[in-house]
Amino acid sequence: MADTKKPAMSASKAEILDAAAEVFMRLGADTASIDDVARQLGSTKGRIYHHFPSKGVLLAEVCLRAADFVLQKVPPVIAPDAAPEENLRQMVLTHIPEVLRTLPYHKVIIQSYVGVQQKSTTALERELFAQIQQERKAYENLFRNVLQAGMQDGSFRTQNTSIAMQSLLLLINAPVFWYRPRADEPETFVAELSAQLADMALASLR
Amino acid sequence: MADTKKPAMSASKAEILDAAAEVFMRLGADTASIDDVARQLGSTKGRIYHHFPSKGVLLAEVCLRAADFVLQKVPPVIAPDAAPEENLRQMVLTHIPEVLRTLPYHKVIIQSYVGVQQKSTTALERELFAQIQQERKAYENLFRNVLQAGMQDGSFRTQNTSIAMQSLLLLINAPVFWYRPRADEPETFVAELSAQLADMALASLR
DNA sequence: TTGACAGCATACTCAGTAGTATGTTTGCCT
DNA sequence: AGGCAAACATACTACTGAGTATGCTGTCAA
Repeated sequence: MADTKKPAMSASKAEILDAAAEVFMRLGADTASIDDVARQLGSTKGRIYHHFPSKGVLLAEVCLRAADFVLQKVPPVIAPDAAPEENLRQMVLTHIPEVLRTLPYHKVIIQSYVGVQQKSTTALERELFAQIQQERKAYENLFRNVLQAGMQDGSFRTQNTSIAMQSLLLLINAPVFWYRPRADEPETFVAELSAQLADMALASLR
Repeated sequence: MADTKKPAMSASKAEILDAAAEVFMRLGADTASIDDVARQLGSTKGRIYHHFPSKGVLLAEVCLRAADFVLQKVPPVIAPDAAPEENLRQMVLTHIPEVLRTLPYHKVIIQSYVGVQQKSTTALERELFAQIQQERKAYENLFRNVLQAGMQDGSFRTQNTSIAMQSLLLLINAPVFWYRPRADEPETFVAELSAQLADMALASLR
């Protein structure tokens, strides 16, 4: 495996990624123009093209950051000695709030999950999208492993693992499709939502 | 409620919709051009613009057809006197094969579920997208009703109905994201897949 | 037979957009 | 002080792609 360093992103670059995620979410990554992102920043194209060589790379880095968010939060809550059910519950309870905290990023990466093949003309873009796919598979395997462990020790019923994993992942990402933060929303809403989805997820496997 | 007639589409128009669904699925509705759709048909733009006033209307009619597919198959299997659990099972077992049979259409309509606001400049486009949203809500209500019935008679656990319904709908649409028909796939695969997802869906609610 | 219309193809226009080339400013190091 | 590079802004180019205007061909009714 190659180096898995974090290049320590500059503040300006992070600000651009935030704006891009916001705009790509609202207009769609294809429809939105670089000028749209610049307008969201209150600046011009020059700033963006100074930090990113192309629109495709900008999009790829938004998606990559989306994957990184959950990959930094979820693995630490997995306890090797804990029961699969408890592990899965903690994973879901960690995943959902983190996803909703960084919602625009995940709304963007989900656009690519629909199966639209990236055009990816340049080599750098292809490399980045390959890296995204790799991180996605790594994240999937976290869930696949806990699923298999649960089926082995009898806490989960035996069924096709791939189908169960895909369904589970989509279930815990469901709020990305419909959730919209509201001002009058109770402080505890996200936690309660996560708990309900964790219950549903676990129940669906028993 | 307005008239719910079926305008009896011409064969050529249906062929264009099939091609558009296929191309929009592959390239994304935004990225794909009208010329791409024409090339898929082995013809030129002229044919498409003879039947559809704009790209937006073409996209809307693809989405509308996607909604119609399931709306024609699922409601008939709902038996007013049957138990909610049995009704829901039949709905899922009908929904999934129909969706996979008309997969390109549903891959296109899912692109719009991500929340990308349509530009919809013309009045006709706005009307069509309003109609799509209306049919979507009608379809959601089929599931909302059976959920509430099940919670009332105790076959389903009591929980937030909207969250449960959204999660359920996404769960049964999960195969749209990952399923790809394969030549070496067993004849019974779709049926088995549907059965597994129906089990998961029902279990998640108990 | 003819005209009139449906059903396309061909050949354009024109607006928007990715990308580039070239200024301009602002720290920062020596 | 002064120079130098990072971090932008400005002003272009070239091209793609939606939409249009118009031409062509078969079919069918009167």
